[in-house]
Amino acid sequence: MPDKSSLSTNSKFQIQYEAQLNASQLEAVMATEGPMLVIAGAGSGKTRTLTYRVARLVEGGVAPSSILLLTFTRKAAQQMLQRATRLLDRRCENVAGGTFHSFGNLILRKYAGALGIHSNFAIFDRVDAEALISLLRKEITQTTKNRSLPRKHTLANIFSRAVNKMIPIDDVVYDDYPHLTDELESINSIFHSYKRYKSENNFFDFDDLLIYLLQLLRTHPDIRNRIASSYRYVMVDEYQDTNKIQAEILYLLTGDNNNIMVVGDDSQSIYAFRGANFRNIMKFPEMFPGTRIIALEENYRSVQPILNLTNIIIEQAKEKYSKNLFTRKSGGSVPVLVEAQDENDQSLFIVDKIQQLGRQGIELNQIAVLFRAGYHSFDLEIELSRAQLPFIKVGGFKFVESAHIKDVLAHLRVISNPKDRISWYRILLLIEKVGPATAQKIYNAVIGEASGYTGLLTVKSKAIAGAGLKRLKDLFSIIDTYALPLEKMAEAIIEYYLPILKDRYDDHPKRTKDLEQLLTIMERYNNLEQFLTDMALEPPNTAMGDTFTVETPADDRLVLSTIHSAKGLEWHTVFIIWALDGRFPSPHALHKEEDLEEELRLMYVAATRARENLYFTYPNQVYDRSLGIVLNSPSRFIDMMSDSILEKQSAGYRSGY
DNA sequence: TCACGGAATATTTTT
DNA sequence: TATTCCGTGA
Repeated sequence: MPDKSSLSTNSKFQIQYEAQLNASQLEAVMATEGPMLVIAGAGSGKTRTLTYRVARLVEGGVAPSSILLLTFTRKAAQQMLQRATRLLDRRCENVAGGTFHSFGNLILRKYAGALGIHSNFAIFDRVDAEALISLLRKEITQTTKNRSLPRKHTLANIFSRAVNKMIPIDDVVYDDYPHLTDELESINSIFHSYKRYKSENNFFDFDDLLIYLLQLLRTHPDIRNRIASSYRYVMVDEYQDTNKIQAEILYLLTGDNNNIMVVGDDSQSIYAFRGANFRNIMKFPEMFPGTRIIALEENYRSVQPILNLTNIIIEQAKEKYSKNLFTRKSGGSVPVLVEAQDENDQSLFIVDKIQQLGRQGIELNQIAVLFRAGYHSFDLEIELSRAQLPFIKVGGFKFVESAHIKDVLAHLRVISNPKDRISWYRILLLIEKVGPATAQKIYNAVIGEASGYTGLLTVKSKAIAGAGLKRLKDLFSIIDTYALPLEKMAEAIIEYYLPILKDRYDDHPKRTKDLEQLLTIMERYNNLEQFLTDMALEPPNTAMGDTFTVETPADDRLVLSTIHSAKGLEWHTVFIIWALDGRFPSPHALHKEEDLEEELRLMYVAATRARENLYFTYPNQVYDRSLGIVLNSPSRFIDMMSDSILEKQSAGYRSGY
C-alpha cells in the first residue's frame, strides 16, 4: 500500500502532470482517494484524464493488477492502457480493463460454482438468442395457432429490456410495446421457456453475465470481499450509459476504501434501450456519500462555430446537468445543412465533397459519415465503391453475426458442447434433404448416444441416408480420430462447408474471404472455449463484407459508422446523413418525451464528433410507406437554426445524372 | 417431409 | 432488406 503522502505530491514524478493537464483534469488525476464523479463535456479530454490517472496511480506505486478500468468497449480500454503505457511504462499494460460483460465473464468463470452453475457455460450472442426464441415461438404458434406473435427480434428486445431495467415483462410491453398487450401471455410463456432452456443447457446470454455477477456479489459476501479488496481503484468510463444492474455491481465492488471514479456526460446518454439511465449519474453522489464532483468544461476538439451549434442542440434538452462548454479553438467555418433531392443525390453529394476534401489534403481516415441506423448507408456504400473510395463500416450488422460465419462457428460449438441444440439444428439444416423434422430426429438420437458430438457417428442412418449427412459424419470422424488442433479443425470444417456456401450464396467469393479472415483470427487461439467466448463477447466491430484485418491505423479509409458506434471518437470532417425529420428523430420516438430526448442527445453526440467541418444532409421528398406521408423537412433538432449558425445549401447532383 | 417461390410485413441503436 | 408465412410440387 503506497503511503498517502507520496500520492499527494508530484515532485518526484517523471510525468509532468501540471504542464500537460488543465486545472480540472489535474484535480481529477491527482485526487486518487475516495469517490469521485467527473462530468466531462464532449471533447473535454475525458480519455486523456483517465489515461493520466492510470499512469498516475501506477507511477505512485499502486500495483497495476489492483486497478480496474471498466469501459464501454474492449477497444476503448486497450487504447487507454496503450496510451498510459506510452506515457509511463509497460506496467500499465497489466491494469485490469474491459467491459462490464467481459469482467462478468472473468469473475463468473471463477466463481459460478458458488451459484450452483457450471463454470464452463457457453455464451449466447444476439443471433443465438434469437434463433432459440424463434424455435420457442414456433412451438407456440403451432399449438395455439396464434399468428400475431411479435418477431423474434422484437421478443429479444423486450426480454433484454426487462432484464436490464430489472422490471417485469408486462411493464415493458405496457410502456414500450402497447400494441402487443394482447399477446402478453404468450410473450411471458416464451420468456420462461427461454430462461429455462438457458439454465438447463448452461448457456449465458449477454444479460446473464451482468445478472449472475450481481447475484454472486449480493449473495456471497465472502466472495464479494475477496474481489472488492483485490481491486483497490475502480474507474468507469461512459457512466451515463450504465444501467441499474451495473450501478449496483459497482456499489458492491467498491470496498471499504471507496476508491471509485466514474466519468461521464449526461448529455451523451444514448443507451436507454438497453436499460441505461442517465439519472444514474445524478444519483452517484447519493450512492457514494462524500463524492467529489469535478466538471471538465473546456472543449479541445471543435472550432467555435461547431460548438455554437452543438450548444443550441443540447439546450433543447429538458433535463440535464448544465455545463458551460467553451473552446479556445478559433476559426473554422459554419456548419452546413444540405438539401438533396433524394437519397442518391445525397450520396453523390457526399462522394463529391469527399473528393474535394481529398484534393485539399484531408486524409480519408479523418472523415466520417454518421447515421442513425445501419441500413442508412446502403446507397452511399454503392456510390463510394463506384467512385473507388475505400471505406470501413462500423456498427450495424456485424461480421460474426453474418450467416456464413455463424455456420462455421456452429460446427465448432457442437464439438465444444454437444448438447447445443441451436447449433446442431443450424448445421443439420445446411444439409440437403434435411429439414426441421429430420434435424430434430437426429438431434434426439445424438443426445441419446451420450458420447458427445461423435454421437452423430453412431446414429442409425436408415431414415437419413443422405450423402450430405455422410460428409458431416466423415468430417466429425476425422476431427475426432486425429484430435485436430483448433486451427486444423477449423480448416477441415471450412473445407467441408465451402460447397454448401457456394450453393447457397451468390456472393460466395466475398464470404469465402471472410472465412479466411476467420482462420487468421483463430491462429491466435489454442483453446476452443476461449475462442468461442471471445467471438461472442469481443468480436471485431466491423460490419460484414469488410476486410477487417487487424486494425491498421495507417490505413487510409473513410469511416462509415452508426452514431452509437462513433461514441468517443472524433474526425476532422463529419457528415451526418438522413438528418430528415421522420428518420431522425425516428417516428417511433415522437410519442414519448423521454424517447425524443434520447434522439436529441443522439444528434448531439453525432455533431460533437467534428473538429473542423460539420455537414448535415437530408434527402427531400421521401415517401414513408408506413406513415403514408412525404417527409420533406430537416430534423427538428436543427431546423430552426439561423443561417449564421447553420448555412443552407442544396446538392442537386441528380439533375445531371 | 423438404425445397422453393411469391407475397406481406416492418423500429432503430449494442454488450 | 430480412423475415416469415403459405401454397405447390416432388
